[in-house]
Amino acid sequence: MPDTSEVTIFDVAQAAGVSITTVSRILNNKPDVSKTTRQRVQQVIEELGYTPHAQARRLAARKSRTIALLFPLDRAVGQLELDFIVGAAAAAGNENFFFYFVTTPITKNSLLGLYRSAQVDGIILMEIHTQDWRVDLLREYDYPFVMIGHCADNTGLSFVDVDFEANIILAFDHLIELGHREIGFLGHPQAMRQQGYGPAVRCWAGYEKALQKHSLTPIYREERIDVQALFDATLTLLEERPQLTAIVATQGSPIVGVVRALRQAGRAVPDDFSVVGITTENMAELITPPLTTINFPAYTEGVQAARMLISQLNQKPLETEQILLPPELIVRKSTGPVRTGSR
Amino acid sequence: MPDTSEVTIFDVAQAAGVSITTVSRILNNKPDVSKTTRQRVQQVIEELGYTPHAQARRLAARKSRTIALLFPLDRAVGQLELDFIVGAAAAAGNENFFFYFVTTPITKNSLLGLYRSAQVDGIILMEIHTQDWRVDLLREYDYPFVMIGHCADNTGLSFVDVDFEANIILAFDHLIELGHREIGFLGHPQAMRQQGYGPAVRCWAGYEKALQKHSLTPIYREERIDVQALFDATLTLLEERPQLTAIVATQGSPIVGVVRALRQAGRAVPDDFSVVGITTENMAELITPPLTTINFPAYTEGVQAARMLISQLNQKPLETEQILLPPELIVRKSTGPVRTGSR
DNA sequence: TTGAAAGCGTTACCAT
DNA sequence: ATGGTAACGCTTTCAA
Repeated sequence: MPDTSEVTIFDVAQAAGVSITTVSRILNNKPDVSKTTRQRVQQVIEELGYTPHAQARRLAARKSRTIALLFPLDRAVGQLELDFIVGAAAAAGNENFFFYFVTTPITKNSLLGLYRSAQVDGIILMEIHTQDWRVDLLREYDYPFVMIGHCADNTGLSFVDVDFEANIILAFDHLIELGHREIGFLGHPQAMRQQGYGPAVRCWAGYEKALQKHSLTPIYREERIDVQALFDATLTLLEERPQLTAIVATQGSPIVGVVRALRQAGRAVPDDFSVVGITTENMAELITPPLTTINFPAYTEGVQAARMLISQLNQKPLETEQILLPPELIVRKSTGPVRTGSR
Repeated sequence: MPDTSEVTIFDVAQAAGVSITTVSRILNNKPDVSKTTRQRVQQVIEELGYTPHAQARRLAARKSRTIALLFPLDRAVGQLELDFIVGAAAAAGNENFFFYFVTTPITKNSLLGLYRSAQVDGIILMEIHTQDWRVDLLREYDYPFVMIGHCADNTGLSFVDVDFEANIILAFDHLIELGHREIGFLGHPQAMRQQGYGPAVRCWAGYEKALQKHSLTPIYREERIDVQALFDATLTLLEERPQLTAIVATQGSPIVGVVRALRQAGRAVPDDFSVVGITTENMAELITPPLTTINFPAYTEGVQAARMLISQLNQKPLETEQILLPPELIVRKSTGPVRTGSR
């Protein structure tokens, strides 16, 4: 059982016949070290199997080189969330930052504590609300962070977000183009919208604009986000308004409930009925029929968020970056032209 | 902009009129501190908004209180993987451990480096192969780790794993009971099995035992794990052997391809044809029809792995725990009795 | 180009 | 029950 776990910078210095300082310089790729010294030390490092002690380094350098993703566990998590995580983790790894994944519920103190305890240099916040206490708090203390999502007042803040409003409008445009006029809308739960949850608010705003733009009659429901709830809501909608020929839903994978309800009601998708959802690419392909969706590039968002944060951390003059991804509709097999002479 | 980021243990000690040592004792819940002192210091901590410096703590205590999940990004990730992560992260948080999520590809050096650099106290390994160099390496160096999965020789090692072999047998038992005799098997890619990837090896072993147990004729394919590949494989299987009435597939969500192919081939599930897969509960419910599955309790596995690791870290006498979860078949809507007089 | 020494903010050990 | 002080392993500043 080899034992290399105890090798310190001191051992390296001694073995190479140089000072600790010199070794440190080499470790940190600093200039002002002769080529020969550098080589010799590097060889010793190799031979001894030396790895710098991360904690000591961070303590001395006063930088944690760590970012955290605050991940609220209060809702069902799916492909979408996974993609955020993996994207952010991958980007952090690329920049040689550590990625700390936090799922425990946060409070004002635990949030500040992450910075104060020098656990992290910066944070990625998600599930942003129009008014968000976490944002207010971090802004007040001037701690670095970026958001996946955005709030009402974003001055001086960096974020990456999907343009939900434009996306919903795009979805309606698509259906209108296919000849649909009777289009149902399944939004987020009303409570979420009232609490200011970003996607809920902006999807709803998009819906209202689409109604106006195309002079449509409003037909909607705001339901719980799960398969069963959407199944029931769809049947209700069809009952209330049998002439419906299409539905736009803001939920992710639970949209399966909509498809299932339509099948039960004898409406074939996409021949009799069209459906548009919001999901990641992976998920859309798993649904039968493959779903026409507003694309949710969660992986990309995760990557961008991490990159923005790290670049903010690296340079003093904090440039704010605000990325609102352009709407993107991917037409698959769940939408088609309205049936002429349909009921 | 309040500034509390610079408060150290020294400030607390001074403000409370005690020594640093005493404050440290209180911070770490050690005995031998008078009740009054403790209260007073605690109040000062509160007032000053003091949070101990994590890096300094870890350096001095020679413990990182951090575990890492090594997450290979080489394959498509889905609900299954997410559940591992979230489960492990939640469990770590509960035990007040930090959870470090690593997606960068690892090498011998980077793996050892995680320990040497005191970045982590222990590691959770997944995607275990029968012969796994990571396991051999960590065993040789005697570094703490646990596996999600297990290998050929597990003496002295801790793991949690699904009993794939028993599960596959259980799936066949279920179908046999329903009267099926012509059952196709869609296994992992042959290459994976040959490389010793655990689930591939043991699913195959289960298949062979099931064949023998029920004296069945082998009908199988070992395909790439994606929707399209399984779609094609299913059609091929049906062509080769039209009398098939059921399929057992070892893949997760891509099993959607099987269902889709059956629909195209005019075989109604579960009336004409039965399908059993291996997925998490969430995923099974999203498929139409809801899939009868071998349950994959990924969240639980993640939780258990983290708990095992942490308890191993906390107590010196390393007790090994080896958990092979009992097989569990959840019957949903994709299996039914064989049609009498079916082709 | 190199090195000595002073931190970084804790914990642990040994006194008292 | 409390305090002084030496680590912990590194980075940084200043001097040579």
